[in-house]
Amino acid sequence: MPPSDSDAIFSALADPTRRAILSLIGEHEELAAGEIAAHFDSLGRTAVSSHLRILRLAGLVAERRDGRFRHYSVTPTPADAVVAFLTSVYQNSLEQLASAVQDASAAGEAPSDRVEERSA
Amino acid sequence: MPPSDSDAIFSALADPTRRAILSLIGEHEELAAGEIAAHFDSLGRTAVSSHLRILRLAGLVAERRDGRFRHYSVTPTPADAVVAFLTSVYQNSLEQLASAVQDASAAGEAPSDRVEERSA
DNA sequence: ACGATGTGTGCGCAAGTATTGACAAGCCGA
DNA sequence: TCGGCTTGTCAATACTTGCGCACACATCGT
Repeated sequence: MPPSDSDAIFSALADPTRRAILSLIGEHEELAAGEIAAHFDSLGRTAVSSHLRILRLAGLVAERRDGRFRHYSVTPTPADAVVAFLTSVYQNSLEQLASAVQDASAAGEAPSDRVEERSA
Repeated sequence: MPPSDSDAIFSALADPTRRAILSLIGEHEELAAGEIAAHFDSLGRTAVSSHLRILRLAGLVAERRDGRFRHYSVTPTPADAVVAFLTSVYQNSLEQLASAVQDASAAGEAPSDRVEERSA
């Protein structure tokens, strides 16, 4: 089992760029580091690489080496710590969380572009 | 209704102390700032107040003034942005997330990962 | 007035981020 | 095979941000 430490996960998710990277990878099966960096004009390869390292150490993404490429994908069972924390805090309103998840699931594929615009 | 900005929420959750404060408040209906500070021996009132301010600005806690006390409570509908992000990233494995939430809900308490509560 | 409760401010320190330059590893054409 | 090119990371450096503390201030109750 990967680390999946709550602290590492929440710290990794704290950065908007990393959340954007995670969403971007989630839209595809796999993505090479260069392809990810291509989506961020204002970011160099070095910065993206550093972010990917943090996401990998947090257990949020997996790395597959293929020649000189490194393909990254989202780890399938990642949010355990997040769910555990939310559970401990919002036990009373957990039904809302479950229904929200189901609604989102029923809605099909949410366009991941609008991750950040959840209330401006 | 309040801010509920994803960036503010994730930034607020990034700090272990703030997560501990949030869990602590979640265990009770309401808690005064002093009572919260009392649970963290290695933290001054100023630090706790600062954390509470961040949590409040993120829309994670609500403040009720009663005389010279300020009682804090967990905001009931907070995790919208968190859920939105998780759904956008883990759409493929949404069933796992939903089942994890339901399992945690059925368990009644947070079993898997102990939310850090010491003050180190 | 006095003490108690909380917060705002300024400072010092630590941690994180992006950049530049350089390096290791791998693919491909001549 | 060799040299050039691509991919990605490492190292060192400035810059920014965030945390905790000490002090002071505002507010409220007795």
